[in-house]
Amino acid sequence: MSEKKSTHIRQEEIVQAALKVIGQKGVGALTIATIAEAADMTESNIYRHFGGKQDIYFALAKFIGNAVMGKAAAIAAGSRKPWEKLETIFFSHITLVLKNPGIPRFIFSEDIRLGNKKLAEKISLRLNNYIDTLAGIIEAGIAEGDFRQGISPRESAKTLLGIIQSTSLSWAMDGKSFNIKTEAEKIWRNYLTLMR
Amino acid sequence: MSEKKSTHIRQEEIVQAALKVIGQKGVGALTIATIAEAADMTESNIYRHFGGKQDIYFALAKFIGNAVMGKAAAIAAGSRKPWEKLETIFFSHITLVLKNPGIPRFIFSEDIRLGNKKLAEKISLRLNNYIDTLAGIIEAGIAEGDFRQGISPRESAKTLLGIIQSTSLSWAMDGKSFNIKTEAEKIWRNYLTLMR
DNA sequence: CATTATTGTGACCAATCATTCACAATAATG
DNA sequence: CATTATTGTGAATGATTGGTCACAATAATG
Repeated sequence: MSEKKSTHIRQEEIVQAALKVIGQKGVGALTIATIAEAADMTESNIYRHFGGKQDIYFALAKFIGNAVMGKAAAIAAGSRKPWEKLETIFFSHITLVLKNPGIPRFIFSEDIRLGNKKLAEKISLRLNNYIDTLAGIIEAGIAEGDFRQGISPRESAKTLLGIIQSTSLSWAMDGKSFNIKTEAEKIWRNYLTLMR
Repeated sequence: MSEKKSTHIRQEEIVQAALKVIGQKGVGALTIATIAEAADMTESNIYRHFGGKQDIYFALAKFIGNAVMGKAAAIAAGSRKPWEKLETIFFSHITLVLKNPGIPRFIFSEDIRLGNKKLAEKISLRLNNYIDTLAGIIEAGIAEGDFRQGISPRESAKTLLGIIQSTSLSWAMDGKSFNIKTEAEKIWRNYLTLMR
């Protein structure tokens, strides 16, 4: 029998194991069995710490949301120039995805987005938060002269998020075949050119 | 017993039924049973016309690829101004997605992209084709003065594709809750502003 | 019109999945 | 140390899924 740990600990382990499974084999491979294997525990023990698969989804969404938004909000609250903030957020997001390929896969997974309305709403809300944050920075950037006049902060923010998402998702879906960092650098440089 | 039709016809019906199922309930709901129901035939009859589910995936990819790329290539070959070509491609893509919400869901589905290497490569190739086409138009646009100097055609094309993809995918994943056309118009206008 | 090829169908099967449960081991409590 | 609460586990279960098969109905062919 395995060591006994508190549910608190076990829940974290399970969430991390789940994210690992998604990163390695995709959401489609996220079964109780594969999670159990990755977390080195029995399937039935997972039910000791989570009500069911849906609860694990919620915990995953919470973890990812905190990881992504927490960082972005911290950078946004800093005192650097707007364009530097944007750049830092951009690359920290890419780095996070690089370390956790499961993130984009999870966020854009149908199982999650279409299978559970409450969860879909939560993710949707988080994404809007993210856009708001980016738009705020861009607005400040226009005022300070980092970016040019006449552009829409909100649409420019959506464009940036679109770049981040399509880059991460393509990378995660293509089996991580290309170097996401170099790819990100090229597209960021061009975005910055477009913006000013 | 149902009317007898040639496999040729049946295959088309099955592909359309499958795309319909995905548009209504997602790739996760794409089972032989739901396809059979949507196509109004028995499950076993589907195996009469397709070797298996994977073959249906391939047929779907072919159909979608033709629908998306065919239109884009035709527009690109036309004689309008580059920025008009880009705009027409953009909105025709959005319109296509509006009519077939299954398209973005299918393209970014894990079941497809991670479950079948050959299929993933085919889709990847198509997407690169699409980027090439857009990049070609943008390059011409820079030469003709539609767009400004100093921007990268390829990265700008990726940015546009990113916009298209994230808009369509968000819309399809959010249960089609917002008006994709108005959303697309706003973001297109801003993209054009950024580009010139 | 008789024969053959093609298409349609219900019954069936093995695999996979999420979940439950009775029971065992360990930790916490008084 | 005795009792109780918590955590771990193997076996079992019902539902769903992709796929097969023998057989039936229809169309094509000579």
